Amino acid sequence: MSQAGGTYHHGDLRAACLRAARELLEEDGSAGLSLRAVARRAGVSPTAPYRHYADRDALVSAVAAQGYRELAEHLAAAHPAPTTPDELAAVAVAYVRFALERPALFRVMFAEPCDPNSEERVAATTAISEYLRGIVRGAFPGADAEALSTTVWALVHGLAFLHLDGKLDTSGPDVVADQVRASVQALFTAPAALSGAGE
Amino acid sequence: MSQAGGTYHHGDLRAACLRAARELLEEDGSAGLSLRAVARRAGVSPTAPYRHYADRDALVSAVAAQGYRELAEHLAAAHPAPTTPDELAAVAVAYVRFALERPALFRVMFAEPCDPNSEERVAATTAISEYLRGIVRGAFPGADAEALSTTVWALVHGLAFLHLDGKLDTSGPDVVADQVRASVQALFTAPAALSGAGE
DNA sequence: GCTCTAATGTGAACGCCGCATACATGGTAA
DNA sequence: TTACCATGTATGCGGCGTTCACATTAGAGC
Repeated sequence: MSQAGGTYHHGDLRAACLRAARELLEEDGSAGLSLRAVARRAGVSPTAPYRHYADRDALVSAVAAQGYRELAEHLAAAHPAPTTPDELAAVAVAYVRFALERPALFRVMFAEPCDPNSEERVAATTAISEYLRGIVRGAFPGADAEALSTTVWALVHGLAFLHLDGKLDTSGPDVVADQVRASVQALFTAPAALSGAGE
Repeated sequence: MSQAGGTYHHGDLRAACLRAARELLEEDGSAGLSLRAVARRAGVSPTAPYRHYADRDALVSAVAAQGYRELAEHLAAAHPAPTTPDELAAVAVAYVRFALERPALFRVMFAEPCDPNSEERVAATTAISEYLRGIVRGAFPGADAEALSTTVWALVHGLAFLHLDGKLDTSGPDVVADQVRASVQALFTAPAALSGAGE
């Protein structure tokens, strides 16, 4: 009665669409993410998904929101409560790895202005930024948490995107990780780099 | 004989397509950038652009390449050869402003992996990164220019994207500029922020 | 100046897409 | 049991990218 067999009412088409969308995204990139393809994969008629998603954007927003939640888990798994620059760097590496391992999903998450069509999506994003701010607040009590967390988010986000766009050396996971760590370290020890030796 | 009047051979359809594409991009966003719409605006048949661009991606790549060149000019205009953190911050502000003033173009520039389909496009990107590396090398001779320029590029690029995605306060140009300056300053004075007073 | 060719623009057609509208089905609550 | 309403279907519209056969004409070579 749920999703197996051949009943006429699908059971949980909403979830099935989301799953199909994720699969299509990984297989064909965001270009392949069409409502019709999703319907095909879910085994329903081309317009059935409209019963659960107002339009294509709504589906995409749902996918993005799910991506945000997974990103949050992924970061927390890297380190539950980082306090030192090293630990923060580990979270940064996790962020970039997430982007590189699910490039199409990551792009979808940050593709459009996210005008608050989807409350679900807005909630998921603010959750991420709150999480980051909390880390910074805990790690650096004296600093302006708002400003500093924005800075580190931007740095990491930029690294992720530049890697994704092939603007940086993405030859191997280790190379990328070293790169990310170096950049985060630079954020907290930059003046040394300016006057000290190159290497 | 060139582009006026009603001759049958357009004269310079290639350039006309590029111009039309730019206009459509600013008016309707990247979704409105279709080859057919470009052809319509240029006053030719729907398939005429195929004589000058292999497919839609080729046109988009051409638009992106033009965007890179304009970005380079825009940065150079902000400061020809920055050497101090303040001057570098001015260039950073210019970068983010460029993104916010031409959001659709900026997104197109960094939307896809840019697999070297378009030699023109690759050249334009490497020009930007070389330019940046040059600045860093000149401003901070002791540092590892490669790593530091990557870091600052990522920081600024991330700020641009987060602003573009509405993840940060974009209420006014001044607010944004202050934000960018603060982040760049943080890159070179971060340890102070850690131990010093919040404000 | 004339002709031939290759570059450039046209027209029709295919299959895909998003989306709207009218209709069918069937689980569920009265 | 029945009647309702959520869910899925069928059909159709216009737009898109792209291909292919065809028309036009600028310009090279004579």
